[in-house]
Amino acid sequence: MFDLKLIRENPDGFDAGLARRGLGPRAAEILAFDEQARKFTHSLNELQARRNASSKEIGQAKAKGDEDRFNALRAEVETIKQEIPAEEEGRERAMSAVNDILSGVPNIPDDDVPAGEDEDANVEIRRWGEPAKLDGAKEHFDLGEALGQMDFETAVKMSGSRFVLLKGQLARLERALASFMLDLHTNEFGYTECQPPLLVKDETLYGTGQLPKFAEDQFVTTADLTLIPTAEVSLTNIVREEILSAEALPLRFTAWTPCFRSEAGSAGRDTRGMIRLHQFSKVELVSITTPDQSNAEHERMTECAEEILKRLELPYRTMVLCTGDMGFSARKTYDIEVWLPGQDRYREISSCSNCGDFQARRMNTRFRGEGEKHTSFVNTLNGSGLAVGRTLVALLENYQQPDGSIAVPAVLQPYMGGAEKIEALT
RNA sequence: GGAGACGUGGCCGAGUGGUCGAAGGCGCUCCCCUGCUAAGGGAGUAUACCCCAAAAGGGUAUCGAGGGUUCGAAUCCCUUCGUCUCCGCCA
Repeated sequence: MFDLKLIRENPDGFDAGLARRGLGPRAAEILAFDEQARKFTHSLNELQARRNASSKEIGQAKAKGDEDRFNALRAEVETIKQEIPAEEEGRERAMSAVNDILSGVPNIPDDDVPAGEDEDANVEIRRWGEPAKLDGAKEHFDLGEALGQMDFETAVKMSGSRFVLLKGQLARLERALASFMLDLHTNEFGYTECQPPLLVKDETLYGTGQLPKFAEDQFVTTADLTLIPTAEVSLTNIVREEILSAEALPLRFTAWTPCFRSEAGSAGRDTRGMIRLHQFSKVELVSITTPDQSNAEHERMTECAEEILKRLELPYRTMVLCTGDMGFSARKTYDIEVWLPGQDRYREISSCSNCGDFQARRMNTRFRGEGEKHTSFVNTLNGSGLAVGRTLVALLENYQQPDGSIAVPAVLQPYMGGAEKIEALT
């Protein structure tokens, strides 16, 4: 969502920003409706002022027992009242026209975001670890199925495609990874652990930008509540409609939750294995900051996510997404891609975005500096720290042994009951 | 799920049709007084939008939300959301 004042002041700048997203200009159209709305608001305010003034006089006239004056004023108010609905409707129409356009417009990219159409234009900014070139490296689903602990068939039986049933040590590995991640983020990086609702209202999804544009990507229940596609939704909306004090910022929240995505439009992509599921678990990071802190917080958050991979000794590279590959609400996004020997390529395992005040405007989340009279919108950031399912995939592929077992990285062993490797069920 | 009560400013709380954006208290800010401390006095203290070059000033809306009645609604009616109490059920 955008500041209408800024669009008024600099319509060309707004359109230029849209152009970087590959979108056509909208400023002229928006401002035309905006001007209409303002005109209606103005005349409506004047009518209401006259009505209010006369109504007050009516009270006084009645108190004095001045019947003629009383009746004259009543007639006057009556005519004013007849004019009001038309103004209200006009304003409503114009305002919702502005809103309809604005709520479907994505965030404007930061100046330093590289231009480009798709993921091929993303720019690598750093790389950590040595990508393993294993002879005969297997993909995670072959490894998991051979271990007898990653069961797609049974999942299909009960839920259909894009689900998985983990069992035994792989089920535990999922839990171990999540615990490890949460411990790091809470103990070392100052995030507050949360257990948020997984079902949310439409307004909540609107706040973070999933609605109105991406309704098809969500699983909606019969109770009109929607399963969260990411804990970003719940964690960011913690501050919805709040006015925070600047001293309280930054706020940092983390949560391990299941995420539900319909994956509409990705038919045929990553159909095998655990890469793209309707349900997966993720440890999410969310920060609420002042505008001047948000860029630094973005770097920090990305490093928090990277630190997980370092400690698990999984090679990765960090990319800046180009203008064409960024999500709807993001102003700038870093993707962290982990090395998968089985696929012989890097795959996204985390996405860290600075949304600026885009979501804050939708949520109406503001802060007030000390001694300040006026409020400003906060900035919001979110990142995966990390996608747990994909981390499990990376672990299997990078730690696979010739005998089909999986070595357990040292930092994870305490979370695995001391196990040093994962072996087939006997 | 059944019965009842309630939702007012940062907090508490008054207000049952007009002069109420809202008494009073607490908290907070500023000033004054007081030889520390304690106490006391005064002023200020919601959000958004609009008018105004700006300030001053003014206007509109908001008393959970939405709608209605009325010349006029925090106050009456309807719907809805939420909270509390009792009962039932339940992890």
